[in-house]
Amino acid sequence: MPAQPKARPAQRPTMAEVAKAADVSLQTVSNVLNAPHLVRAQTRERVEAVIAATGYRPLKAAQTLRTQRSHLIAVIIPEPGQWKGELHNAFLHALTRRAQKSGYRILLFTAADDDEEIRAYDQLLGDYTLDAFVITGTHTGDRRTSWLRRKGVSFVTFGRPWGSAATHPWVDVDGADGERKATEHLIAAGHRRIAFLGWPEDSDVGEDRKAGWEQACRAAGLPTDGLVVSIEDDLARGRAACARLLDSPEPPTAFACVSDTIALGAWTEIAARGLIPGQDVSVIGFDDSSAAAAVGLTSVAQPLDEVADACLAALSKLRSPARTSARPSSGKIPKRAQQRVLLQPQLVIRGSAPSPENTENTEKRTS
Amino acid sequence: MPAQPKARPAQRPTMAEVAKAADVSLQTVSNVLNAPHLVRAQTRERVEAVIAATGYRPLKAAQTLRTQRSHLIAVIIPEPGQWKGELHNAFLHALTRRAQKSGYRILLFTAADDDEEIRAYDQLLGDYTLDAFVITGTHTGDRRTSWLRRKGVSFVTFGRPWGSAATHPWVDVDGADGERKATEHLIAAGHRRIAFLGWPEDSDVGEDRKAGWEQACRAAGLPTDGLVVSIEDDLARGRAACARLLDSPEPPTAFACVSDTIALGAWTEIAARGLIPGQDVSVIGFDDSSAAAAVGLTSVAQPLDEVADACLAALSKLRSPARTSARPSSGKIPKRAQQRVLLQPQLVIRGSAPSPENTENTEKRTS
DNA sequence: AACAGTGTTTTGAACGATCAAATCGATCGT
DNA sequence: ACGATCGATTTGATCGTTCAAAACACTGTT
Repeated sequence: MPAQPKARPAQRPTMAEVAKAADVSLQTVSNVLNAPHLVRAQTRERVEAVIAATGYRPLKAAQTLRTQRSHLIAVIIPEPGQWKGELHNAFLHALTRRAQKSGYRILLFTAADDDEEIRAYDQLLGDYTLDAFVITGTHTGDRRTSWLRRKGVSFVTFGRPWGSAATHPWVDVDGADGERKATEHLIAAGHRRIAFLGWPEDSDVGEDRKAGWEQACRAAGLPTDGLVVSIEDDLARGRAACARLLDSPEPPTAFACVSDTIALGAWTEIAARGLIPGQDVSVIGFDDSSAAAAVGLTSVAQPLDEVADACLAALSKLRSPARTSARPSSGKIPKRAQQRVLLQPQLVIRGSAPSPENTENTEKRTS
Repeated sequence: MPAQPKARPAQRPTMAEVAKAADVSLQTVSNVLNAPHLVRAQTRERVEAVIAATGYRPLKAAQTLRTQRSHLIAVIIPEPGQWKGELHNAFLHALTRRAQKSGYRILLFTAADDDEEIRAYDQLLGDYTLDAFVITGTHTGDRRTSWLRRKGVSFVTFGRPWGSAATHPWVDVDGADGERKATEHLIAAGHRRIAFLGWPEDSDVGEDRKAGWEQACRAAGLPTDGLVVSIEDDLARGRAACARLLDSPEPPTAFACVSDTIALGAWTEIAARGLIPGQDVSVIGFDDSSAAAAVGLTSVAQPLDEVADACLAALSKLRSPARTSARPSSGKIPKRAQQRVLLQPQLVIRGSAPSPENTENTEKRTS
C-alpha cells in the first residue's frame, strides 16, 4: 500500500483550498474577502461560491498574527458584590452582544484593586494582541487611564475622567440628571420635604447624583438642610438612616436614594412601620435592579445598551496603526465617532413613587 | 541620508531577538520555555537571563496558529435576569480568576436560547481556536451537549446531564443535599410543619432541591402533603404563596425555599404581618445572594470557587490532539482529574432561621 | 509599433512561534 | 580505535493569513 496521499479528512478548509477549488491564487481569495473592489465581478462570484460551498472562514489566529489585530476587547469582571454586581453584569452582557455583532469578542479578566488591574493590563498586553480595553468605575486620581495612555493602548472608559481634564474617550450616564428627574417626579407628586440618602462624599458618582437632587430642590425652593445622609452602600444602613430621619422633628415625606440597595433599606423600614411605600412615604432608587422591579421600587435606569454602543463606537478609532508615511494626509479629517458621550437615564415609575395622576402600580418609563 | 537601517524602536521583543542576544538558535529559546530538560543548565540560565532582561513573552497568536491551542475558554453570559444573574456572575468571576491563574482566559458570548447558543458555538469555533466551552444551566433533553460532543469539542457543564446517561465531564452542586441541610436545620430548631416553596415541576434543579426537603421531612416523620407550592421564580409570587399557606387551616411554621428570590418574597410577607422572621416563622433561601445577606436571610450557598476549580480541572484533558500513533500506549493510565463532580453546598445561617441554641443574628456557616 | 495607463491577478516574503528531523560532540562498549 | 549511543543544539519546514510589489492583459495614444 502506497503512502497515504495527503489525505485531509473533513478538516476546516483553508484559504489555500478555496483558492485551488476556485482556480485562483491565495491573494485573490484574500482580496475577495478584504478588498472586493479589486477583484473582477466574475472572479469574485466564483470565489464567493466556493467559500459558501466549503463554509470557509478565515482563522482569527492567523489574521491576528499578520495584522496585529485580534478583534478582542478586554473587560474586567468585578469581584462579586463590588461595584454593583448586577449593573456591571448587565453592562457586560450588552457589551458582549453588541461587540459580537461587529465581529468583536470580550475577553474577561479580574483584579481586586486598581494596581492589580494595571498589572493585569500588562499581562494581557504581553500575551494577547488586544485591540482595546473597556474600563469601568473611573474615579478621581485614577491611575489606570494614564497608564494605558502612556502605553499607547486604545481604551474607553464607562465613567467620566472625574476631577481631571483627561482627553481619553469616555461614555457615562448623567447621574445628576437622573437624580434630578427622580426628585422632580417627587415634587410633582406634591412632596415638599425630600431627603437624599447618599454615599460617603469621596464618591464622584455619589456627589454627582446628590447634586441632581440638590438642584431640583433648590429650583423648587425646597429645603435641603438636614436632609442629607452619607452612608455606605448597604441595605441595613439605608434602613437605619431612613428610620432616623422619619423619627426626626421634621420628617421627610420622600426619599431620593443614590442606589437601589439603600432605597430598598428605606423601603423596608417604611413597610415595617406599617406605612405604605408610595402612598404614605415615597422612595426612589437608582440603577433599576431586579430587586427594585420585584418589590415595585421606582428607580432610575441607566441605558446600558446605549452605553455599550457608545463605547464600541468610540473605539472605532481602531484604524490605521499610525504609520508616518510620506504620503500627505489628504485634507479630509476622518469622521470619528463621538469620543465623549454623556447619556441620559430614565425614570422607571413603580409603586414606591407613583405618578401623581395615576396611583396604580403599573410600571412606566419616562425619559 | 541612507535608508533607515532596520531601526526597531522599543517594539515588543521576539523570540528571534532573544536568541540572537543569547547567542543561541531560535529553537533553543523555545526549548528553554517549553522543554527545559532538553537544554544544558548553563545555556538555559543564559537564555533565561536574556528573557528576564528583555521582558520577552511569547505571543499567543503565533503559538495558537502553530499549536492549535489558544488558551481560551468560551463561556456564555446570560441575559440579565435570566438564570440567576447574580449567581452566574459570581461563577464567571470565579472561573475567570482560576483560569487566569493557569494561563487561560475566558471569552464571552451571548445567546437567548439553546438553539442560538449552538449557533454561537459554531461561530466561535469557526473564528477562534478555542480550547473548550463551559456550559451552564443544563436540563433534560439538552441539545447543546450532544452537538458539542458530535463536533468533538472539549467542554464541561456546570450542571448534571439531567435525564440522560451522557458521559461528558460535568460539575454540579448537590441541591438535594442543600435543601436537606436547610430542612434538617429547621427541624433541629423545633419546626414540625415545614413548607416548600418551589419552582414549576419542569425544572430539573427545582425537583432535585424539592427531593431534599421531602427526604428530610420523611426521615423525621413530618408531613409534606399540602405543603408544596410550585411557582415561577418571582418575589411577588413567593410572597403570595407564603400568604396563602399562612392563612391555611394548618399553617406551616417554616419555609424552605428553592431560591432566594422566592424566600425573600416569603420573608417580606412574614415581616409585613408584623411577625419576626426567624422567631415566629422561619425562612431559608437558596443561593446566598447579596440580598439574602442584606436582609439576614439564612440561605444555602453554592461553593462556586470549587465549582470553577473542578470545571477547569475536568478540562485538563486538553492534552494530546489524539493522534493515533504506532507507539503503544504504555500501561500507565494518565491520571485524569475527576470528570464527574458533585459538590456539597453550605448552609449560611442568619436571622431568618437561626440556630436553635443561638438566636443571635450572627452569621455562621456549617458544612 | 511602441508606450503609457488601468485594471486584475499572481508571486514572494513576512508575521512569531513550534514541530520534526538533522547535525555536532562527547562518551561508551568491545 | 571505530561505530553506536546519547545529549545538546541547530536547521528547515510549517501553521493560515495579509502585505508589498511584480507580472500580466488590455485599452487608447502618438
